[in-house]
Amino acid sequence: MAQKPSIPKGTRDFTPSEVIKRNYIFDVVKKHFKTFGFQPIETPSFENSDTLLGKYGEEGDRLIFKILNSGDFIGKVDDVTYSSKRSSSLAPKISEKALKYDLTVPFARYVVMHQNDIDFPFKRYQIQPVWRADRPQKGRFREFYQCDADIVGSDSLLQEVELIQLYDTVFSDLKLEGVTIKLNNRKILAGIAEVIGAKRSLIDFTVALDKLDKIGEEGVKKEMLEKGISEVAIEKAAPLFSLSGSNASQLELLEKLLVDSEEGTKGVQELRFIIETIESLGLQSANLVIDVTLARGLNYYTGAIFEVSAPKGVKMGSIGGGGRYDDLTGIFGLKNVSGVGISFGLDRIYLVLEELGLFPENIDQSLQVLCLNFGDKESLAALKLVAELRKAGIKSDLYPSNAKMQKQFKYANNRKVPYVILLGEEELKNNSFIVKNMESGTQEVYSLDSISGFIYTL
RNA sequence: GUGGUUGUAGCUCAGCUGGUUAGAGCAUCGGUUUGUGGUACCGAGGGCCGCCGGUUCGAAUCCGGUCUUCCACCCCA
Repeated sequence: MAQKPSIPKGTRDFTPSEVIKRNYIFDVVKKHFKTFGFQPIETPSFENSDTLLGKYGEEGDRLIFKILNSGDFIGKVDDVTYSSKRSSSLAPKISEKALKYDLTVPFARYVVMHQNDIDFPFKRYQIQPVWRADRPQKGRFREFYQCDADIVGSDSLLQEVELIQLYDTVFSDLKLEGVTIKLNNRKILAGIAEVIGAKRSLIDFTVALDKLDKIGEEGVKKEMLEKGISEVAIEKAAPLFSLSGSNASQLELLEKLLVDSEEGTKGVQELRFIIETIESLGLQSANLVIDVTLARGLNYYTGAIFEVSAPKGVKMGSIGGGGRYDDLTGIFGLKNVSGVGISFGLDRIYLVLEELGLFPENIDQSLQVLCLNFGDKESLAALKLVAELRKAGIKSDLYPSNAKMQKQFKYANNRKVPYVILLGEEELKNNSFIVKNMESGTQEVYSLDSISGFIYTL
């Protein structure tokens, strides 16, 4: 017996219906990327390892899929390295390429390499798969698509404002109403760390703070203590744990808390500008809230941080995220180019839309009309009819063989075809055809000379 | 990377403390019905019981390993 086939962990096949639904999301996202003035680019699936390694922290490096060199990759390794059995020193010698881990770092490389051809500010969008050697979970895969929109070469806060509007526009158009766009600012986090005297532990502090809604106040305090943050510092930060109320009152509180930190004050000012501008412009269906515990992607964000969570009641991690990075291209040698961007998590948005039943009705209808096959003479006439329908843009087909009525009807049923055409001996004689509405079961007779009469009813 | 969980027909799952030819529903195919589907009735095909090894007279069932699934952590879309 043949070997049972399988696909790698964390990957998926997509059925016709799934592809159609995914394309629906892609199309909506892309449509608004375009109307907001973004231009598309694409980058290779794999990059030189140097481009990716070291850009996502130790944790990220571990999750990068490495590609084995071609040829006799092991023969070229010196004996010392080979017998050391240390993956960290062996890996760079046998693997020089890696699958891309996100779209942002390759984009930074792109900007640096094409800097002379780009008109700044450059607004680009990119929709491509990325790969992570993560343990799969719900909404977490080893191959998944990212849909990114970034602006480089402008430090205007209006870009942040626009990106929030873009989020709102896309999710509103997808009928996914009530998403929450969480907003924070890296400068505020840095300011807080500074004010409470934990500047050195900024990352540990924010990582712990990020878990507030998950492990609670006590859990956060415990983790901070474990990371060597003093009790005094934690007590000073305590007001953050219960920060609530309107955006305006939170801003006020943060302002007071950070009055002694230049950086923190700047962060609050930025946050205030974004919030107030959005409030005066209004959003269609999303909620914009301040969340000082938000600390994602800390590796390169320097200003605003965004994260989008699904409407209440849907159990799903974030469905989008982004932020401002003042010096992303710096790692590739191009200084002083500020970037800000957002990302849509397609696979998770799909799961949320599916769970809430928000895909348009009949989205996966792949055939509108099926002509039944009654034999050679009849199918010739039917093919002419089908050709006319196709010319009119109607998804139509002729059943390929003169199978039993029952079988042909069953096929139409399974394909969810709304109209079936019967063009048999009888009809051919009368120069007519019968249209059966598969939902109601009713039938109507049309003349082959005026097919448009039928097309008009579709 | 750590801890747990899952795997039986194409799909969803039964299979009691190890004991004959491993079952059901749905799906598929054929028939009742050679010009009428989605509802009915009859019948058929389809299983290395995830994989490898061990215990036993005997393993889908117990043990070990491995892969896979899902979950929590880490991290993250």
